[in-house]
Amino acid sequence: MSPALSPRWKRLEPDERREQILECAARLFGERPYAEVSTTDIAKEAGVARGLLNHYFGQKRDLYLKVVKRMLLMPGLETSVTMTGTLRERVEKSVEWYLDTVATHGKTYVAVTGMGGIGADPEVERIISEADDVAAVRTLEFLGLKIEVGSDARHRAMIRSYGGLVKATIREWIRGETLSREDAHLLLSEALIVIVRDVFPQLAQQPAPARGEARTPKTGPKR
Amino acid sequence: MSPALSPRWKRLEPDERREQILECAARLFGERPYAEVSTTDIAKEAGVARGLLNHYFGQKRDLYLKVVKRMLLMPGLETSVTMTGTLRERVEKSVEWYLDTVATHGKTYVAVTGMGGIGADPEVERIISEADDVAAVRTLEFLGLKIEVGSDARHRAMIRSYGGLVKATIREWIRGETLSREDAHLLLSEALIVIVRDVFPQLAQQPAPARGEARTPKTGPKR
DNA sequence: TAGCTTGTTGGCGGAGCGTCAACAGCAAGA
DNA sequence: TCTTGCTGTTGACGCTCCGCCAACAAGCTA
Repeated sequence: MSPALSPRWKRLEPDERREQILECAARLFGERPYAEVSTTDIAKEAGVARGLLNHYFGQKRDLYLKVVKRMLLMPGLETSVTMTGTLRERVEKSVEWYLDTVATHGKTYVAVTGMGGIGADPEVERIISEADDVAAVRTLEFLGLKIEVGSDARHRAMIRSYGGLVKATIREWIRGETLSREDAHLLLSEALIVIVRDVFPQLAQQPAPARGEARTPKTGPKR
Repeated sequence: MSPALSPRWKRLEPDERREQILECAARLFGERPYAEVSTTDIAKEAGVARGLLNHYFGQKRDLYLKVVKRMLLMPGLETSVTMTGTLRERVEKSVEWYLDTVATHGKTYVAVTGMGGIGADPEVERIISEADDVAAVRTLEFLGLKIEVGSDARHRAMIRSYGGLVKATIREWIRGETLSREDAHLLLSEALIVIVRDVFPQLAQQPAPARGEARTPKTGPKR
């Protein structure tokens, strides 16, 4: 009689459903702080039972991790672009690209990279830190710097620190609107130039001490 | 007989009790993320009933706010110190002072200023942002800069952005241990110098546009 | 010692989250 | 078309955490 009596819910492929939930979660996490987005909200937004979130992502924290990962997985710098020109030209091009990329992601980027996240969760920090590191390596590559491997770790740490400047500046630009894009571009370019040109050479001079103790390993490894 | 049968709990002055609870809370918030510190933990740490936290601080969030405020209320820069010498000397002295101050607070500072906090809570952000602003103004004063009021807001925004670099660098130093104190000092000094010396003059040249629209206000303010 | 002020306790009710057994969409076989 | 089975999906149960509040008791005062 009644032709099939439309089903109460639609059955999707796992990947489809996962993707759909991820999108809804990303949107909500971009609008409100982590703690103020309940799994009920996300489930409702996706038109799905709350338990399904756990089925696909485990804990709420894991779902948030996926959102962060996706947000930080930006299209890579076009390293194929001819990276010629002066240091300043390369730096400004790099900054230009980054500002463009961030502008498209908008508030969600700010929310995820800033304090808008979950809090000092070790896993979240690891993810973001890794992403920062990838960005750092990309930046170094993009600038065409050949660094000897010995001090590479410190250079990367420097660039990660620079990432802090980048994020703070972008926050001032996107949210606070206290800086214009030109201001941000100027600040970030000058800072990056001085780091690469002035700080790195000085770093290279130092004997790259391994920091802390762990010198004189004669007494045994266990301390 | 038994001399007074010691009471089950001691009655304190409100200020004392408040202070005691604040200390315990600060310690725990420094050790674990916000979400993983339950009010029960704090109450237990302070040897007090959980309900008392609400009595003195209202919500858990408000207690955290108090902790953040206390943490950011650092002893001011000794502006009385003779601020003579070259720009580089003043900058290096400023950075020196800041690194010293942070070193004493250690992990709690990192936890509070970094992503170790509550998340994108508007109130927390406002507090931290205000503290950043105070730090920015102090820094400008300390550097002995006389800025015309017109572009003052932008300069402060720049210094707040610089604060992002400071925090990230300190994180690399304190937690990651990927940078030595000398590395941090070098990076922060050079960056601050280039901002004050190269970025600010360029900023001052621009006509300080009020940003965004709100130009040609003839069509009406409501848009 | 009796009384009063108020710092403090402990339990109630609600909200959010993880788990899990049962349900149902839907495709393949008879 | 009916049946069967796989598995995507649901909904409720139990736990933990938090804000609230009436009752309790520490300790000063007369």
